[in-house]
Amino acid sequence: MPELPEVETIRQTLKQLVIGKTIDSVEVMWPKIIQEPDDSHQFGQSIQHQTIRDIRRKGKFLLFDLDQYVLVSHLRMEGKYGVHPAEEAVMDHTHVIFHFTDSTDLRYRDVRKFGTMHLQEKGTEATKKPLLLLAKDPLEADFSLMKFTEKVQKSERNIKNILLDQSVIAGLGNIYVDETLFLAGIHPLTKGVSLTTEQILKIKEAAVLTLQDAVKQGGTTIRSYVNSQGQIGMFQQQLNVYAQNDKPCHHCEDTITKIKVNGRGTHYCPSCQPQPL
DNA sequence: GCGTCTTCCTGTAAGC
DNA sequence: TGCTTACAGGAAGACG
Repeated sequence: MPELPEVETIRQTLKQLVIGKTIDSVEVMWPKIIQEPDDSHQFGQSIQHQTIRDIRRKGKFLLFDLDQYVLVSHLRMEGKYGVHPAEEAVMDHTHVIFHFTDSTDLRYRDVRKFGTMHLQEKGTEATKKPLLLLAKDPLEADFSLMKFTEKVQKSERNIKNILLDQSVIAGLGNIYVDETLFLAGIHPLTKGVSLTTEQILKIKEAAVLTLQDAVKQGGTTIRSYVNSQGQIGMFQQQLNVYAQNDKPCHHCEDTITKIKVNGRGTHYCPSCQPQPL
């Protein structure tokens, strides 16, 4: 599932393929993907004749900078973009097709139909949902450790849940939260309020290391993630705990354990990440 | 205000 | 073999 490193990989590869291309028309096969404007017909009309100037990333969101608009796209679990010749057969689960004036298409596929798109006027995107409450991601230069520490320490929630909250820290999903907590040596059920400033610094540093490494490897491939050129990510070969349940820990040989935390599969090493008191 | 639960979806794997 | 069921999960909205 695309988290920050996967979205960043997609951004980099997609940029080479679509910058400077002008949208001739749009086909929306599953209107629920389009969250804004309400009417997908209006979405198509607004985006027509717009040229893609840049592609940015905020947390796990892809931002397509157009002339007058910004297309804010979230891939959720299985969303993917691909660039294809217009005459090529359309694959199953393709829900939105952007037809370019040069007879190529940008196609959005999403088996589970969880992905979202918001088309917003340029310059307003940071003041509206879904980006409004989004925190900085730990790779951003202006990520504030102080703000992050404050939010964690005032929360009664467990740290697994807190790190999945995009208004506290952006970019982490289920895979990288488990990996981050392993590196930091923190049990996923530890309450935010009980963590020391030093432990929170450790978590932030572990998140940076995990994410940087995963970006270098082109992301993690669990089941279905491929970047926009169809290559698979390599980071899954370096996973310490995620999907490693019942295997020995690389560090101590203890058995990686899987539990459910707030409905999410959660993996940890009982020795490296001791249970909170 | 805060925390938890439910909902949206469908392919895959397990169980019978 | 074929059917049913559980499971995977990001984020918004409902609810206590």
